[in-house]
Amino acid sequence: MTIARSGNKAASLQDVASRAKIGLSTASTVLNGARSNTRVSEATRQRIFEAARELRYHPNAVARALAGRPTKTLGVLFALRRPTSGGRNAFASAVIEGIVDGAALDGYNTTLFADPWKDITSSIGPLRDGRIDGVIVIGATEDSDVLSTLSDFSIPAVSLSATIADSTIPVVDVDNEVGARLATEHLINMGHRRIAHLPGDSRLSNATVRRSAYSASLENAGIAYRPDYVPAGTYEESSGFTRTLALLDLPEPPTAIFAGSDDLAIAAIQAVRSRSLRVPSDVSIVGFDDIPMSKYFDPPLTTVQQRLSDIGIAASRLLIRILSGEGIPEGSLLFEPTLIVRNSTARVSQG
Amino acid sequence: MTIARSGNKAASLQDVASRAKIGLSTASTVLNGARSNTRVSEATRQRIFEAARELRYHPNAVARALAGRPTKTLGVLFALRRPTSGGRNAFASAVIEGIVDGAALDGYNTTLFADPWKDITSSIGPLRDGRIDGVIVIGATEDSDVLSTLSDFSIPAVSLSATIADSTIPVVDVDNEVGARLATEHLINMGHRRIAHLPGDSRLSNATVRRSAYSASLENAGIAYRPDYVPAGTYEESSGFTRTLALLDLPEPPTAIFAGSDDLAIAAIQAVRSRSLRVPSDVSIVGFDDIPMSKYFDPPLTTVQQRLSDIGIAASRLLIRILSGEGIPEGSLLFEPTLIVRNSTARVSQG
DNA sequence: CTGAAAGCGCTTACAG
DNA sequence: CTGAAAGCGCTTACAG
Repeated sequence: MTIARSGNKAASLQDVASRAKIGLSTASTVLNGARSNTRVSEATRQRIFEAARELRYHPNAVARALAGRPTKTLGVLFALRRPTSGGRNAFASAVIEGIVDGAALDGYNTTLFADPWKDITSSIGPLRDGRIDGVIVIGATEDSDVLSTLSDFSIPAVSLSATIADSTIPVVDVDNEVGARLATEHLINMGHRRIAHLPGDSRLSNATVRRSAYSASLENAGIAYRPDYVPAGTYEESSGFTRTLALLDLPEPPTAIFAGSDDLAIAAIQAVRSRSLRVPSDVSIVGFDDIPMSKYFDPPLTTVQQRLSDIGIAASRLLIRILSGEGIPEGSLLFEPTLIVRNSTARVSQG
Repeated sequence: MTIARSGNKAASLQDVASRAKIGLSTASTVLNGARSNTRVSEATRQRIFEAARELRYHPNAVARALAGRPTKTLGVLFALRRPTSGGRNAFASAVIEGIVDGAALDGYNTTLFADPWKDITSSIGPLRDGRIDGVIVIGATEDSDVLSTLSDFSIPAVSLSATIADSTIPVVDVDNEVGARLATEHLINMGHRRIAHLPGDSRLSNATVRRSAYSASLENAGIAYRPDYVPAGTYEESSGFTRTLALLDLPEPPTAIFAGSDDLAIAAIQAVRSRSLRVPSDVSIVGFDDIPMSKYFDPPLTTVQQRLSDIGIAASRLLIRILSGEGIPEGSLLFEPTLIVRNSTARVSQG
């Protein structure tokens, strides 16, 4: 098999046209044509196909994009900061994996923007300089102008894991309310009454929704809401660790903790152990996410599972549907979470 | 702050030039100039900068690329298949995270190619259609033409975690030989003599190098190499599980296993337990990688740590260095691994 | 059924 | 010190 190429430049449409002794636009019509190519004679088409094959012709994506066609690449933008975790950020990994898979189904590639959203002046440029057809924003916060700016500039977008008031950008997320209720009710059903909650960053809708559902569940069960059982913090492990310590230092410490994420749950377990207490006998802990290691953790984590890669897939498929002009769907696409009961929770101990 | 824009199209250089009442090329020189812009009068430059600011000018990356400038985006290509694991593939996640971080240091974005390399005909196109400046190939196999094709077409590339004979493409990897020796010698030092090895896919240099280092270490210690202790397989978990079962069924089963990866080690532990045997008392197991969950696994895994995100960072930095014309370095960039002793290994039991 | 021409938004000789 | 022009490789009216 000989390698057909002249120098190291890829063959252009013009090269193909010349070789096929045909005009440029006809070659374009046949090879890359949006225009129906039925009105080109069969003989001509064959000549063109053959020339293209011989020259290993592949359309130049950049030229095509400049001429107004889609690039078939999706952007992924982190709203807050790109999680750099030494590998621990299973959330982002799973979601991105799903996004890439979903994009792949339609032949789209995915570009990861290195810089998180900052503000319109410094961040909008790369989103509209022709490289991407649309963008998936991960973790937009209520106080960020990222989604509104995207709307202002009519950049096709999908919000992943974040619902922003007044935004018309479609959302793909787990049903946080159901998930948090599942977690809290599980604890209640195990006989717990002193149930604390470790919420994530309050700028994130997933954190505030989980927090509200937690208190609603408590209320439903006739358990009084105690502000000291809901210390504010972030999704950072260190925040989970510190807050758990503080909870344990309370005059009346909780017997159970609903952690806003598995990372927080793991941090909480470590904090509990650092006080020579045990999980679940002294304190029960539920997480949220069901990251891969939850199952292998010691003890295996009881947690609310969200199918992160499916959410990622759904996000890119939705974005692609929008790009193909099928209109922007109303509302949110919420995935049902499942409670996975493992060994980090137990019935409240008597006494 | 009013949003300066007309319609929804980004301002072009021409728009800026008109507004600044200046020629297009002068605006280009000042704003995006490769040409020294010192020969433009200060007054003119200020006018141009101001117009650009007012119009929120951001150069169109696609046009720029078509005109021959770099796109400042790096491609990531999987040689074999893109790992889709439901989140378990900590290897790829960590490496990609590093690549993105390394790229970010110089303002490069990263595009993940959805399709793994197949063959020259179907895979070369997207790599030379103008979207990327260079590519990082993950896990090239000896029998693949991916690296040689990249060389043939002069596409700047770096091979991550794979050394291919006769390839001139620079390699970034952990020192697999040192790592495997560390693992094997650790087992030998614990008194084990019946030491098995679960190699990964033999088309991958990291698997074959680890395997050779394992047997070299055995030989060094005067332990005879037993082919039945080195069952061929892949890096898939299922392969680790099955092979471990077979190992345990041997008339003289091993007392220790050096698994070619942490995933394989985890599978091996599960296989051992499925036989009602215990780790490490009945059989000791060492992994390779030190993925995040290794530390939390029960028992915490003894393993060879490779700093995957550092390797990813190094790969993108090396590629960027090549792109900036600093020449292609000779040989490989090998990172020193570290043995992390945790609780999945123990001294061989008497008897 | 087929092709010449303009245009996408830049960069880069080249000419004043 | 500054600008007109050509060219990167496509697509898309438009004209034959």
